[in-house]
Amino acid sequence: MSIFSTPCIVKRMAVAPKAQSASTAAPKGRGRRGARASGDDRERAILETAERLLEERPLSEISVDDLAKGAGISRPTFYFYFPSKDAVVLTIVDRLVADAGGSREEIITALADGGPQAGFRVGLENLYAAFRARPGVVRAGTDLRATNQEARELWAQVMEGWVADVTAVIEAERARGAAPPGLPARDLAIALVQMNERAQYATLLDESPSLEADRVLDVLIDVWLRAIYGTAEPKP
Amino acid sequence: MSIFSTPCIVKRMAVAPKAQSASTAAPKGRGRRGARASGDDRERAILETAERLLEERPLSEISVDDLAKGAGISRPTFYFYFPSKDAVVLTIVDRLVADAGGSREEIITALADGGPQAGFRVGLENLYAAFRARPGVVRAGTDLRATNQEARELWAQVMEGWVADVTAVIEAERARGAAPPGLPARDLAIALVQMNERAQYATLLDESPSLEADRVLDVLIDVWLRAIYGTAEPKP
DNA sequence: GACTCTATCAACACTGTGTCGAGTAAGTCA
DNA sequence: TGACTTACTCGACACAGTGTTGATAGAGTC
Repeated sequence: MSIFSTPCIVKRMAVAPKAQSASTAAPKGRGRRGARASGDDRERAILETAERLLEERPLSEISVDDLAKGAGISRPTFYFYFPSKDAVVLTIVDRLVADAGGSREEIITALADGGPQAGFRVGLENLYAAFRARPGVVRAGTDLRATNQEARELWAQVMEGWVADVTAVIEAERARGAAPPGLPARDLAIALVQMNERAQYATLLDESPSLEADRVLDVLIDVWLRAIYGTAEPKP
Repeated sequence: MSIFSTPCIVKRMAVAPKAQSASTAAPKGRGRRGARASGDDRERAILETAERLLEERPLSEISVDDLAKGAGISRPTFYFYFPSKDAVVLTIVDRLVADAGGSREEIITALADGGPQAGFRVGLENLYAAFRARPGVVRAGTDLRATNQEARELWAQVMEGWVADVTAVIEAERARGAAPPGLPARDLAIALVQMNERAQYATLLDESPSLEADRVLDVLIDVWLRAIYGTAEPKP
């Protein structure tokens, strides 16, 4: 388990198009493929429309009809591909989260080479970069948690993954004597990961108050290092 | 400006019943009062119904009809008292936030007597206690920010108030030599206040991951003290 | 040429919001 | 006392959005 790895996103039933569900699951390699070509296009068109619209306005102002129109189909046809608007957003968020979890070798290298400061910075930078590119999607995912149990579960799973990674790093640093004992490692990890979530979200959406985009990582890392090592300049 | 004071909540137009708006604003002391008695009852009944239902289920599962029925009136009559469901929730959240901001003498006393640890603890305890009593209202207020600009502004104002207070305390502690220099005080305050918001919300709603209710304050205060003073046991 | 499977949509049923206009009841004033 | 005002109430409507049904068309298969 390495730092900031993505906890292997679930293939959720709710987002699978009805077309694929169970029906003759096994055979037909190409015939199916050919028949599905148009269908795959539509599905992609819906997802692309949603991504585009989400950068223009909030999820609550986007209707199923908007998504259908954007994909060049009627509203009932939309329901052939997705069971609901929420399912579209969950699919998109799933992918974003998967993207954000990538590139861990880079982090491991940074941890080994540059010590904890560099390691944490690279980890947080990667995460932040992935989300910063699509603030609309981040916002939609967050908004969705207000009404959608599945969205809450997905995000809880992501958070648990990060917390587990950070807990492991804190324990390792304490074991090798680099960090002093203190709060239970998991408690500290939870508080720090939650701080990051909230602070980065606020910055991403330019809330008030929020940290400036070009300073947010410096501030967060400073708090992390002080909370974990007792100083902002721990030795490698 | 003292720590954790409530930044004087605005009287928002949107929540004022139509009945009061402008129309013959000045005269008639008692006649008006008598005539309004029943109306005040209704208004209170709506607010009480909303508070009750919000502890039972989320805002998205409560309709205007539910509120009207609960208050013993028809749906159109509801609109005589409030312009929308959101306005009801904003009124309730307003009051909760005002409650949470009270009792500052206690905090000032604690800051003076017990030093920063006690001061911060009393401040955070008061806040947390006010919110913990009505998690449904907290959740509704939070959920509302997804769709309602006014809810976002109200919360932004509350956060700004806390950040301003914490910034002032950090600067004071640095000025008297109790805290070392470091990050810009406001940046640090933003990060810490955001951490608290997120962590306390998660604990309140028993999210996963979240800190245990009986440990959340200990954990947060430890991080605060380390981030501000460089140690979890600053001298008074 | 019947059969199947994917894909499509008009029309419908339903839920929830917010408005309109017609009331009633109680108080005010000429 | 009786016309007038004000607070309050709600049936009926218009509208927006969701999700379903059932009929149908085309492409591929046997």
